[in-house]
Amino acid sequence: MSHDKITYDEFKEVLQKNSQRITLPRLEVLRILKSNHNPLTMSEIHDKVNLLHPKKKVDLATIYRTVNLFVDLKIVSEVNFRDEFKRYELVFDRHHHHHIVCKKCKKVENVELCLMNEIEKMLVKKGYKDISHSLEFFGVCKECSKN
Amino acid sequence: MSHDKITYDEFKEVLQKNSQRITLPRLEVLRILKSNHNPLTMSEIHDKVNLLHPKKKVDLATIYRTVNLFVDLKIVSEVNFRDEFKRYELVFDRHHHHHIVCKKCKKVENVELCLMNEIEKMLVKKGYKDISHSLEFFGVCKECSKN
DNA sequence: GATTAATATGAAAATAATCTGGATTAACGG
DNA sequence: CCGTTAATCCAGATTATTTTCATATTAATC
Repeated sequence: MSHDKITYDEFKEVLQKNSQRITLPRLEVLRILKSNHNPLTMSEIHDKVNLLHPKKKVDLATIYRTVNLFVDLKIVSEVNFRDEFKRYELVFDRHHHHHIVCKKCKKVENVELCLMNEIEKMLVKKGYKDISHSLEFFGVCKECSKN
Repeated sequence: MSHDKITYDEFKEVLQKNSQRITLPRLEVLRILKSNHNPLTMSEIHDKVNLLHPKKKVDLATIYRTVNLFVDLKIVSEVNFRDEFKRYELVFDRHHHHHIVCKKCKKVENVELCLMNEIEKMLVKKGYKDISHSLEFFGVCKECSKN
């Protein structure tokens, strides 16, 4: 299951191209996102960063600034779960994928297929019940493209 | 484009079955949701309810409680747009549908088709650019089904 | 390695959506 | 119409997120 996440060198290159400094908090956030396979909330990223770095705590505000910067730079993508906080994960090079969230325990698993019927069949095989989904499209409309 | 939204009689029946009282604020919220074809935010519902009812204002807290009750009763469904507030719309009987949100002006249109390639082609024809989408699944996992 | 200019960070306060508790009012069965 | 109970209003509490500003850090230059 090779996901081809961004490397540290690619990361540094992206930051430098955009005149952004390579700082310790930014490297820490990248490290956490690289070592986790599920999308994380701001608060989870904050906890994990500080868990292994007790000498100098990174502030939650810095986590917010850092993750939002990564989203702007397209290093990270934002995932919205219904009734849940926003979550963030590294952009994968290879494939577009989705998620299945347990309505009770909130566990998140990745879904690798991309056709809805196929996906729901597969989720049933995995033992999921009461399956529903949310699909939203985003784009720039005709009127806004003119400006 | 008949959407077969819930009728007032069906609405009353659902409330009564669930031992909920039929109150003026609840009827007002239903009226607003019935007369709007796009999902609305709590604050938009609040404004619209009070626009035509200047004698007695309905409090925003009541809008929150009412809409959340409707969601619990499956009269209303919650729609999450990325970078946006939660929005709410009446559950339609006939068809499952999705939305297209303009990234600039935040305008929301309904999308009636349900195959992703078809949908994106259709959106391109409508003049949308820079299209992306978010798809999430929800369900109860094997472990949680046991309890 | 030291100097410096500019940016990033930490800490705390501001903001904004949403929720809650208590007193008041309205719904509805009798 | 009355009494019981639930719903509403009002105000204030929460919580996620953003902003402000003084201080610390980065990275370019010497």
